[in-house]
Amino acid sequence: MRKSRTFEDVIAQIEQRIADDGLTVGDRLPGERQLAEQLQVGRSSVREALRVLETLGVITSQAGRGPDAGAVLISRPESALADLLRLHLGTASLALPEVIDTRLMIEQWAVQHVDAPEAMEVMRSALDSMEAAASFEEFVDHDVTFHMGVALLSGNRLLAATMRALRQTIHAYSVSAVRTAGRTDVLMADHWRIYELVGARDGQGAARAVADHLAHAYPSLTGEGPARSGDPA
Amino acid sequence: MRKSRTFEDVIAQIEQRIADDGLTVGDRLPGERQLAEQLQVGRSSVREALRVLETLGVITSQAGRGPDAGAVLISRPESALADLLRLHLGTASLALPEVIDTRLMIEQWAVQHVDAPEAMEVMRSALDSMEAAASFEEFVDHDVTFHMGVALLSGNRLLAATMRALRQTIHAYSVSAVRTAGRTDVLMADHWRIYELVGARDGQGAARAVADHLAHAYPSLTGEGPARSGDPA
DNA sequence: ACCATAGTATGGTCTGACCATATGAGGAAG
DNA sequence: CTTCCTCATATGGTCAGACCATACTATGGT
Repeated sequence: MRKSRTFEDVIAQIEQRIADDGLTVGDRLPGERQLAEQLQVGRSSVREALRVLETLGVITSQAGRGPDAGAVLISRPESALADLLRLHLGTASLALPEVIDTRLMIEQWAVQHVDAPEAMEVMRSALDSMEAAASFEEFVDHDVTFHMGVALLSGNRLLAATMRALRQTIHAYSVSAVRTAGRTDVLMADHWRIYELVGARDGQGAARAVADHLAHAYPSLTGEGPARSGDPA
Repeated sequence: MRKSRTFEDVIAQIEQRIADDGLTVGDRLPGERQLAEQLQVGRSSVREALRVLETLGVITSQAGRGPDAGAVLISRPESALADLLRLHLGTASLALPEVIDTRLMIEQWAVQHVDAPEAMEVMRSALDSMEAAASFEEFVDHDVTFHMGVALLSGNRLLAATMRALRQTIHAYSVSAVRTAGRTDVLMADHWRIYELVGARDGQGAARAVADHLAHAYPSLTGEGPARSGDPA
């Protein structure tokens, strides 16, 4: 059993306060000094707790004065997920194929469990922007939007956040992949096919189209199976 | 554009050092005071940076002296994911059905993309333990192990970590669900069916079995969430 | 009514001190 | 020589106080 540290208590108490007061996105927390006095701890402990919450995408901090200053509750899980992926890729405790596989899983699931068809509008306008893109970077940016739209089809915010984090993580890789290919017509055809099949409510067909698309987008990783390794229990 | 804070620079530099030196799990970082002097920043900034890295499951800190003291690189993405889910559920920016759906997605994917069949041994021994469980808590504990085994079938560490975090998040819910049901025979039959179908390499059948199982385990959420749309697969 | 300025509350950082913990060295006892 | 105890020491954890940068807010002059 590990003795709990002060800042962990602070996190727990802030969490409790959020639950008790029913705080949601947009609400404000007391200032650091005030919080420290209320909880009878040092300001540094409060700061470390807030830092953790900020890392997890639950709050954001803004200096100065006024309604937007201080710690404000937000909902930005994707930034935490993106940091998570980046760091664990850095320490080799996660490999790119595993990330790509996860992306495939989410998109296939989303097109087969459409619960928010209005996301198709996002996909549609992204497609138009991609057609008009003047650079590979711009093309990839709208490509990200398109695939965010795909994830949004599920109506599941956790999947959407994960998708955003995934794309953020592999962004550089995506750009270089498109640049290497040098052409976008194949990818565009894939996108249109996915869009049409989703519109036709052909989930299985769309899932196949998604798989084909990712195979085109990441030729070097196809069939490469995720890196194996024992899981430290 | 936002001015970068000191501790963010520290994170970046530590990250850079990890990349340059090829540090992996088990390696140690310099002490807080030493790091502060090297980077010419205050110790508090170093501490906030380390706190972020700890939150993301990349390092762990241990006081005292010796080889295990100080900041050691680890790989524990599941704790970060679990914190993430818990907090965002708390602020109502995420709902339980979304989490359950994600779990279904991962398990269905895993049984259809088996890349590490040795995980079946984990499933098997978990089943034996479940049969012998003396309490609902114990039953659920081994149930978690079984479903971790399912996730491990994919050979994808990201999915395994996510599954562990999901189960941790819904643990209390799982226990109360089993307790309310008062019987475990239906659930055990589901588990055996999944195990058999995976063993027979019947991915689609196993996927159906997983869906049936979750419907049994979370009756109150079935049909409630984003899950809609006919999915014969 | 408008604008410039000072005031002030907030987060961000640094310094130095002290506490808690766990190892490792060195001496005392057997 | 071995064993055990004690103490020095290195490390993270916490606190207090100070100062800076920022951005709103009130004040007062025009």
